[in-house]
Amino acid sequence: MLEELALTHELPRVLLDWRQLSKLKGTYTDALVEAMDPATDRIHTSYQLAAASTGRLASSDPNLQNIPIRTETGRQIRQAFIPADGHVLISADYSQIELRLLAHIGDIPELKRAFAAGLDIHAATASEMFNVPLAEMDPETRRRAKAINFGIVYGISAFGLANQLGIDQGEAGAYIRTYFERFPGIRAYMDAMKAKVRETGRVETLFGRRIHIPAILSKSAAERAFGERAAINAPIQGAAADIIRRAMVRMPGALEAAGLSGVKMLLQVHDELVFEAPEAEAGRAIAVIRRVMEGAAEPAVALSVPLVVDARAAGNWDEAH
DNA sequence: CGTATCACG
DNA sequence: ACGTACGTGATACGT
Repeated sequence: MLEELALTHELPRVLLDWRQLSKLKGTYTDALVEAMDPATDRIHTSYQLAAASTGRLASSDPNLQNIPIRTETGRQIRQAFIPADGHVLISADYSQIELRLLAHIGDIPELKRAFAAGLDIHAATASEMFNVPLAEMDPETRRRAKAINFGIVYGISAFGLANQLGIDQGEAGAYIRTYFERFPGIRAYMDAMKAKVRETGRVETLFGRRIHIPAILSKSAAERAFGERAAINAPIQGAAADIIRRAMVRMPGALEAAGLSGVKMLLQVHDELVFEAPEAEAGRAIAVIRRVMEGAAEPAVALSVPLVVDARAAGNWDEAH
């Protein structure tokens, strides 16, 4: 609402800017300084291993899984996360892990081919949907495809997509129909998860971990629809959570075996691991980290798409990420 | 204590 | 007909 008014009046923008700064100061700048442990001069979070229904970790007191990154002002807070003297921070994150898992789980040939070829997945989706050659892809068309890809993973609705893209529900519905025409396997996957959750009250990940969805039993149609969308999302989000957990379990041993005893695993942010390493060990650490993360599904599951990890070392978290 | 808002993946 | 994008946690504020 204020965003809309800000286009034509001065005051709403001032208020929105104030809100953003006030939020960042209260939630991060002030609170994180308070959270510093005087004994270690560091901030120590708590991870809940069984809090999120999908199998993700949750971080609290303080939450270090929602440190700002999307705005320049916010990134200044991330820049304050620095390593010890003589060390670097290494951030290693899975590239598009949820869409890769969707391609595998749903057995979607078009998506699997795109990942095998190392394509920009949102551009490839846009090309397939809107009949635009990859070489001529424009940012706006790619942006729409990206929103659709997110929507698919969330258990898409015309309302949600319309809201996200600022278009009307009719147009959003047309996008969704086109998407299902081009990627028929996705609809089959969604229908299968809906049937599974209706019959059993739960779905499961590739690794066999179960996700119970009691909302599917509600007498409210809206709540049941909510349960269906959760059932579509949970095997994807949950498999990604399983994979990074497997990587984390193996990581200390792998680092030790490589003679990298000075490297510490510090944080997990859903598809990212953050490490602190002696400067001289950073290169070798990145190689080990990438190998463990990219191979973390094995041997339990042989994925039909490659997992790709981007990793970088730097003097603060913002530059490493 | 619940709600609105907003930070992240 | 319904009312919604999936998963979290922290803060401000009203009760």
